Amino acid sequence: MKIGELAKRSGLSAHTIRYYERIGLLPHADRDRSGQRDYDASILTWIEFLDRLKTTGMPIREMLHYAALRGGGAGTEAARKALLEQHRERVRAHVAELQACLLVLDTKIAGYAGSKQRMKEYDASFSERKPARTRQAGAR
Amino acid sequence: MKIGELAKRSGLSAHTIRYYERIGLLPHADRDRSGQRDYDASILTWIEFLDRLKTTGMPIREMLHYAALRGGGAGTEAARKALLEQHRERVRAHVAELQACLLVLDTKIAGYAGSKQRMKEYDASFSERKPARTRQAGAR
DNA sequence: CTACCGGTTAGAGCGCACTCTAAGTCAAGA
DNA sequence: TCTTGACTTAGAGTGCGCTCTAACCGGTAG
Repeated sequence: MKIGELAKRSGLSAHTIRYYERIGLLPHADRDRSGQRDYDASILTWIEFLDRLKTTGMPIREMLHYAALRGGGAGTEAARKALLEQHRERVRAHVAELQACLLVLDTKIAGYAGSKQRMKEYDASFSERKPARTRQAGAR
Repeated sequence: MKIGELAKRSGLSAHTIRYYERIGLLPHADRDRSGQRDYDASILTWIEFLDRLKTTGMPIREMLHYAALRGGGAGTEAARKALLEQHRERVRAHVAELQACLLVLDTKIAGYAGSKQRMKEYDASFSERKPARTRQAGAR
């Protein structure tokens, strides 16, 4: 498979594939007799995994570290596992943070949705019902 | 409140606060008679909200758009709501993506845990010999 | 008065992750 | 043979979001 084909299949640009090879994120590709890169389909699995790491916010530096360990053979498996576990915790924390932000967004959006009605219904229902806590202040 | 104090309270640097003001993300601050910025505590609410947008991956361009709408008064509420709803969907999609990646990470990590186990078993089968590392050379 | 601290500005610089350019090589089809 | 198009390289450029520098100003403690 030549680089254009790999680009199509992987979703990376040929430029990016060469860049990744240059920095060590992808192994040096084999060349055909005219000097062009010739890829085995198995590279796609690795690129896919890199994509996952990228999606989850791992910086390239750290992917490089992982790639280096991977190139270092079976003796590096504990370190690779530790690296991924650390990353997993960061991702989990980030997901939790995003979910907290989603709640805030929901509240904010609900505030906008209610802003038309609020003058009439919300204030009215508020005074009819029990005088609850004074929440829902903002929503500019 | 002067800029240093606001920096401490908001978690932004004074440089960043000035930068945000320059690009329009923060309103032009009032000045005291010696020309220094003097903030009202209410700015913290806005900065906090900006932080949520940033955390959830909204680019500054879009925050600027929201800030501009906000400055445009009550007539812009529908647009602000639409913007936040669109953003919320993107964040939800991103969370889903991250969770899918977490599953992949879990699998990968479990794989390493399993290989460690296999190695233990393998070593055990050669327990008569000294557990020497029989790795091959090369690959770096 | 002097030192020092924290503020002011315009604008330069940085780190990241690409993204593209220029100039050239190579193989196949009209 | 000529043209087309995909490939090659080193290296320059881009967009984002800060981050810092240089040179200066003003208020306060010793």
